[in-house]
Amino acid sequence: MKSTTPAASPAPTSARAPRADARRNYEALLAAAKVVFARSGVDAPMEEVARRAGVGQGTLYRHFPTREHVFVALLGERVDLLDRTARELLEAPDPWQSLVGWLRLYDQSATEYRGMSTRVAEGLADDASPVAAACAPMKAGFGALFDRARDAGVVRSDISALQVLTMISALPKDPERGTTIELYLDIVLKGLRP
Amino acid sequence: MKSTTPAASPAPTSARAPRADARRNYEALLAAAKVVFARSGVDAPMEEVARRAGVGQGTLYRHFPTREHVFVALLGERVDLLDRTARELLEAPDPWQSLVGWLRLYDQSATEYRGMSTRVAEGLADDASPVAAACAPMKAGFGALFDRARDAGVVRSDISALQVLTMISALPKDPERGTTIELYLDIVLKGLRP
DNA sequence: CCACGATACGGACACACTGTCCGCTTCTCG
DNA sequence: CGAGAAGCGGACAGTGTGTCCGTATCGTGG
Repeated sequence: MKSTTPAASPAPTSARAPRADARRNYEALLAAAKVVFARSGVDAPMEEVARRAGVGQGTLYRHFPTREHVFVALLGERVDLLDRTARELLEAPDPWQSLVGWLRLYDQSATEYRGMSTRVAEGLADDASPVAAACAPMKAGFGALFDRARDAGVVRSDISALQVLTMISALPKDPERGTTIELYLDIVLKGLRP
Repeated sequence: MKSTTPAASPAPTSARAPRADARRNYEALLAAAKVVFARSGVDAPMEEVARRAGVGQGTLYRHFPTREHVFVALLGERVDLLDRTARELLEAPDPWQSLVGWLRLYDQSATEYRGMSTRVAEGLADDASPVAAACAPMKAGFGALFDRARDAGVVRSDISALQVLTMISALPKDPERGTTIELYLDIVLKGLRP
């Protein structure tokens, strides 16, 4: 189950440098996916991504075996930002405000592509999903933020950080703007107080 | 857009009595859909429904032009129950407890088939959807219940009944039992207080 | 009771999308 | 430069949806 690599080198990053054209196509696919997913949501036909990138389907599927892999690659950037922000907010004085601030950002990130937050919610629930792996740093970052808030007694203690994320991810989106409706977020936040 | 009926009779129910075999097949399809949707969720292949009902695909699609139509037909029963219950609860003394009781029932209903509540949530947001039409009585029933609670000052007044339903429908489900996780419901309910 | 027109049946079909396979091209390194 | 590895691309098989139309069945009027 480890892929067909001969299992030899325990090398840190890659077995060997990828060929120039391979790297180029990889980048093109990623850029194309960004555009297509942004316009048509994360369920857009893969074939459109390949066409836009100017490569064949075979190429697409070699670089990204499933749609989920594409999604995860795009997710990566967002996760990085969220993780960094979590660290910063950990320094901020008010634990509750930090929590709220992060969640708002999370919310904006999750609406970049239509259908994205649904996928994330599914991924969070399933450890085997590649999405779960991609979200790990973010989960950790938010976990710290959340623990601090809980220790400070500003959120109820019968819910886990992961559950909060799951819940927020599932909130309905405004079909126009794509953002989570502010009111819904408010209600959940209010419900999180002890 | 009214179907191909000649527009003549403003008859109360149907233009003409359906043929015996047609009615029989309709029932068979509905029964089959119940089983299939219960086992495989509302995204199960339509072809399976047809096969289980012992009819051809053509027959299925004539009775139910889209998957959504099947779904709506099954939804009908649930909507009836919820509407009736809403009326009963309107008599109960405590407006808040009535509201909570109804929402719990709503929640259970929405978990009968996997993926059902997501569809309902989508349908509620889109007036053109057949789901919206099917849900109308239920919406009305809950609306009354909700208005009473709001008038009594036990829920915040900046949210509409429809928004509450939308929000509840979107709550994540326990993948094991299929029910909404109690904790999530609690949080939203708490957030609804004024 | 039968024949005929309306009604409904069913499966083949056209279409869309996913993911795989393999003959051919292009890169890279000695 | 020229092998051989690495990568490409599009044809293809598989799955599912919804349509179309020749054929069978119903039910009614003669």
